[in-house]
Amino acid sequence: MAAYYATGARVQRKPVDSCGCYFLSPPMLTHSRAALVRAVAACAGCREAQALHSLAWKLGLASDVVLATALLIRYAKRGLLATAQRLFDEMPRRDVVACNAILAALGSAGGRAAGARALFERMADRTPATWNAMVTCYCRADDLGSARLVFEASLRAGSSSVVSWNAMINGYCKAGRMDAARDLFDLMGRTLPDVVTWNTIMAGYLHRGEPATVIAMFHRLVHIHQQQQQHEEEHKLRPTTVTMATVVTACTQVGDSALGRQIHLQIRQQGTRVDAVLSNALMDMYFKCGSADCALDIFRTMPCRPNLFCWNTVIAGLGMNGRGEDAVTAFRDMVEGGRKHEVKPDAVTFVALLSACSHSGLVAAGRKLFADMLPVHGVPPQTEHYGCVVDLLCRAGRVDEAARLVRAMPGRPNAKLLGSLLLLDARAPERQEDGVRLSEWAARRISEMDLGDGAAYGLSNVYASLQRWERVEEHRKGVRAAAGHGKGTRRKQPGRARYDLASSCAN
DNA sequence: ATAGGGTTAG
Repeated sequence: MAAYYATGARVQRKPVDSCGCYFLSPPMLTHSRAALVRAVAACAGCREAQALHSLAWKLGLASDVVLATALLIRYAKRGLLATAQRLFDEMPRRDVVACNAILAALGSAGGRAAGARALFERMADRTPATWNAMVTCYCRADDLGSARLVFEASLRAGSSSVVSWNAMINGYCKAGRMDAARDLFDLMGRTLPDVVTWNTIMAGYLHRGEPATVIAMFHRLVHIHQQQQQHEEEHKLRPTTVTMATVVTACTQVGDSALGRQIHLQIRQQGTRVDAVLSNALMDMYFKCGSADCALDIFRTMPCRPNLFCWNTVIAGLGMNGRGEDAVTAFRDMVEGGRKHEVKPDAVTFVALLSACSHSGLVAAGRKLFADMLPVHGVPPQTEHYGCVVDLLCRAGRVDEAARLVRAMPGRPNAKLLGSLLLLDARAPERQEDGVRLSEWAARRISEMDLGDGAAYGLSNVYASLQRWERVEEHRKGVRAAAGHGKGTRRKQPGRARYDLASSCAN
């Protein structure tokens, strides 16, 4: 295990007592402790952390606060909150940093706010990190009222920093309360916000579906930074990798590929560090504006190894550019990937891959990949995967096979899947006999469903295409009823069905 | 050794 070698401790020497503990001279022990802390902070998986943990025991360093805190953070980051908590409970003495670390762990575990608050109250000396961890804890627990109270108390206690403001603003952004986030941002004035504040609020607008606001703020940020350079002030508003990833994504969403390319140029000119996330945002931008080769250039010259997101973007991007064979090849590269470099696919990978097969008519390949999902790749097929395969089979005219698949699938097919089955089936004129029967079957399943969501709009269009007017009326009534009881959240607008049967059957 | 920001499908 590589992490062992990183410690520099010669632990291969003979154990000196019956417990299997090793004896090291004091200078050697100091050296080993520092090396262990570094190794723990750098290690990737929890297997490594466990190995280093037992090594710490054997070296008699188990009660070392700094080492235990480093391990606690590793476990928490791997989602092993119980292990982290046990480590904390078993510490012979705890300092502020250890307490702050467990507070942060409780927060990232999804708002264990009550436990965090109890510890927070018991803490005699609190640092800004203590207050901020508590604010974040409440934000993650969706208790913004309590978060705000703690935030304001930290201001009064004189134990706040720009990080406190950023944590609170981020809480509002994640809750979609951009008005409250913007109020706080404006309260900060001209000098307090740093680049993270800007990144946070820009990401908030992006998340709320306001990419144009993100782009406007980016221009303002660049302008302020240029002014700072002219006046030789401190450059704390220099756009970062994160800024660039956010604004590139905004360009993709508004479809402004000219600005996207210009920002790509700025990134290269200014020497912005390019990591996996920024590469991914750029690739996605190029794929979506039809420049698949530019996207692949970025992929090939990435300064780091592609992660799951990057592979998914490449597979989806090749698919949407009509390059299904290349998408399948990319998938092979992903899962084979050379020793230790493979990336495990997830559910998103297979939606991208199967739709790529569907768009390029790769029936045999798609069917095989679908069949391999669980047994070979360990990804259980979900309704959307069945939808992709139904699409694939229907387009290739294999309607019977599609019908068998839907009938055999676990769980209930959703309206979207049934709709595409119904539509694509009825579309194949040479299969009129089977087609009518299958359409009837799908229509019956649909009529049994609760159509309280946007699916009803699409389906009423499908029915209209099929000229089954009585069913159109039935479903439009259903849509009106659903609209009346809606909670006023995002609702899909009625639009055209994806496949217009009426026009394709006109002659 | 601790607190704040970014990416993928349909």
